[in-house]
Amino acid sequence: MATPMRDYILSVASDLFSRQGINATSVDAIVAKADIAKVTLYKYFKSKEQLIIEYLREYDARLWARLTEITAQQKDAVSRLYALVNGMLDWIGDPEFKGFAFINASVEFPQRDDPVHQSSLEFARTFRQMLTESAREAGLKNPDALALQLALVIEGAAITERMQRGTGAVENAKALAKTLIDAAS
Amino acid sequence: MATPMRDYILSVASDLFSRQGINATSVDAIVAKADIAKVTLYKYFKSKEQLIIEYLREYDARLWARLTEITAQQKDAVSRLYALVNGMLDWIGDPEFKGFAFINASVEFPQRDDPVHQSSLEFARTFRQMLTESAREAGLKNPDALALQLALVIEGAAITERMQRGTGAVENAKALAKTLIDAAS
DNA sequence: ATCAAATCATACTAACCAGTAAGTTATGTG
DNA sequence: CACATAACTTACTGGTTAGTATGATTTGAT
Repeated sequence: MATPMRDYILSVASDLFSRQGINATSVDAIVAKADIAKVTLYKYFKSKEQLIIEYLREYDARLWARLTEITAQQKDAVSRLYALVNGMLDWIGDPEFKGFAFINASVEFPQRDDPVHQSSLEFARTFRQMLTESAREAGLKNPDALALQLALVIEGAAITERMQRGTGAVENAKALAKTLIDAAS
Repeated sequence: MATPMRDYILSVASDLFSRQGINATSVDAIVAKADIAKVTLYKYFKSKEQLIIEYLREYDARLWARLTEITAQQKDAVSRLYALVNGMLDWIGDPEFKGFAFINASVEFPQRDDPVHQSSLEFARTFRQMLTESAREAGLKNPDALALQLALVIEGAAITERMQRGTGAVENAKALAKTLIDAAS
């Protein structure tokens, strides 16, 4: 059930999680920043773990919405793939970009049997499927391999750009992606 | 000062840090696994933070040693660059690979002013410099851009492979790297 | 055998953490 | 007005954490 209060709590938590890291953000810190009672948080989320998973889910939904909006403006399938990749990379280049939530979460929760880790894996998979499908629709050669390589480049750009701002990771990733897509045409 | 005890403690800590994550590994857990007294750990490392930084330093040293060994066997500069990249990717493909320590650390400690974050940044930089230098020695075009793109591919492969084992990230990264190097010849 | 350094075990601190209990206040609907 | 709902405050539990204190035991060199 989405209520204003629930959305508000989630937005505050998301902000702290992405800026300070998940493990470094205590429930008390979220409650203090949101200026609410702790009981209220636990009314909407049964545990911190659940809150983290909802954070990942919301992040995924936003990403999805953003990308469908971008691609919807394009006429042909190849342009859509280009828009997808470049839109992603533009986002990474934004100074406010704090890394992909699901990648960060999988690093902070590296144990395979951890529910948070499993959620992050799930979102990483849908991300790749989105690329695969787009490559297939564009009628390119080896859509699976192409999508994997594009995912690799995008994730690499996300890491590199976040660690060392303004060293050209995004521009180089764009050039790289263009080479890959052109070669598969 | 490197003593056997210090090395031993560091090796136990490194193992736990890389397998469970840094924040998820308590000093008590290290002490228990190593079967030593807590005081002994604090004799050699003045804080957990210092231990983490030494862990990153040792990881970097091992990586460096490994790569110089690999490249030393090659005769010409281009082969050395190939060996460097492929050696890195083979390592990533190893089932025991747990991600690059400095990338993981920068995610677990995302605050720019954190000493651990700064250390991880430093090691990421030397990694890239190693690639740049190798590309330059090989006499390739745009060594800086090439090194950045290679770093991007390698880091992307590390993330992708660690999250989804056996989906071909390493093989695709190798093919991608070869394309890049060939194009710069 | 003695002495010193290294390591040990146990116990403590002060802070933090996730989550719960209990009773209070505000708000809007019948 | 009465009632219900939602949020509040304060305080607590039980567990964990990094780091320290204290004194005992081992070890190796002279």
